Amino acid sequence: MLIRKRDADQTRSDILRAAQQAFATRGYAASGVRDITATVGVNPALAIRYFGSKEKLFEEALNALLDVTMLTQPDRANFGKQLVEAFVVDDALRINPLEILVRSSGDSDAHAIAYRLLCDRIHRPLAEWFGGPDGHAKSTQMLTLAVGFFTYRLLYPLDAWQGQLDPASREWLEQAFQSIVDGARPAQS
Amino acid sequence: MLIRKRDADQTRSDILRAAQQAFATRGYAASGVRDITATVGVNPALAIRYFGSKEKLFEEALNALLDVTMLTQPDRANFGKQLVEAFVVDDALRINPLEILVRSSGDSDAHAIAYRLLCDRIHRPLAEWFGGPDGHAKSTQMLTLAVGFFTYRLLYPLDAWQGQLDPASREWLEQAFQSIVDGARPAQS
DNA sequence: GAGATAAGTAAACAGCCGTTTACTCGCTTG
DNA sequence: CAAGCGAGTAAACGGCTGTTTACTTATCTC
Repeated sequence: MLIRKRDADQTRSDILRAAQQAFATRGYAASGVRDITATVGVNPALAIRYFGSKEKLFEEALNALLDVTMLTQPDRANFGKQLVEAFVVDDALRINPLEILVRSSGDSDAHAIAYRLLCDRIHRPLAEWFGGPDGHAKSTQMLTLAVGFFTYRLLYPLDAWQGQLDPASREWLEQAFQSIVDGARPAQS
Repeated sequence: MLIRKRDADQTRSDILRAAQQAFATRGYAASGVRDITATVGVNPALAIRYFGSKEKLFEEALNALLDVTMLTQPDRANFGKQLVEAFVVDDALRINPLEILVRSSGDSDAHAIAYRLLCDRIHRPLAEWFGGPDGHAKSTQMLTLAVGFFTYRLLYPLDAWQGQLDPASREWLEQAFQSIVDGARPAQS
């Protein structure tokens, strides 16, 4: 085991990072405080001291990963293409907050926290970014598709969404995203 | 407490039903054997005796709810419309297997079981129903949209998907489903 | 009605969990 | 160099979990 220099700030952020990783891969219920602190090489009591409780640790870990600009940075003309590109290509590198959301939805306390955070940090800002009377509906469609894509990909990783997206599925996904921002309605009213 | 007549078959199926309800509303990890058997008014040891273990109970409970004909019974011309109708209108009545899937994805054992069952009982039959070289991709798109819809609706129940679907979102969802079965490709190749 | 079969129970098991308490000891400041 | 603050630790607490063992008791058959 590596000798850790005594540095509270560093240790705190190490625990936070380890918690994000654990919550994303195993969910809230299956990630023990002992597991999380063990990967940092530190005593479980420290996590409680720094964050107050496992729940508070969860909230801070998730909150730090939520950023609506991830969804709003593409320009609207090539919205779908850029979004899929960003999700598929870049996504392997960073920890995805949606993984935490989905994998932690079994625990009611964790779910309540996640619900509040996603509404405040993602859903409402996204609805405002879309704007107009149907901004709220568009935001819901957008998140439905994103949640579906990520959930399905992480729950069933051997599938077509994984790795090299096959071109047909990729086009379908791009078009589905694009149709939301374009506000396209089918002819049949 | 009601007096239960001694009837092993009835008790077994009562436990199974209670387990489905519990797994769907609270997920695998948060549903204790004690909780499940308590709602039936029966001893926890009975569940183990009848099903072998909590994992086997989970597998049987989920398996009994999976039925690909739920997705394949609409005729292909009005596929999207009928599917959304079936999901939105009928769905409040029965226990939805996708709720179990999503809420149980935190536990690795439960996830492994769910993964195998969904592949065998839903994904592969659906791919065969679509047929052709891109049946597999269509099945993936289909399940992505369904998983996204249900996941988002059950994780964020105050939203537009809930109750009376607003017309714009409903049309968007119908069209998205329909475009899969039609095999529509965007003009841009 | 007596005995056998099996449905159901009570209680304990070992092993986890988040959290608390009391403690050690490294580093910084005088 | 000594004092003290605080980073970090060890160990235990109470409570929960799935499962097992030994037991009771209702029901059915002869």
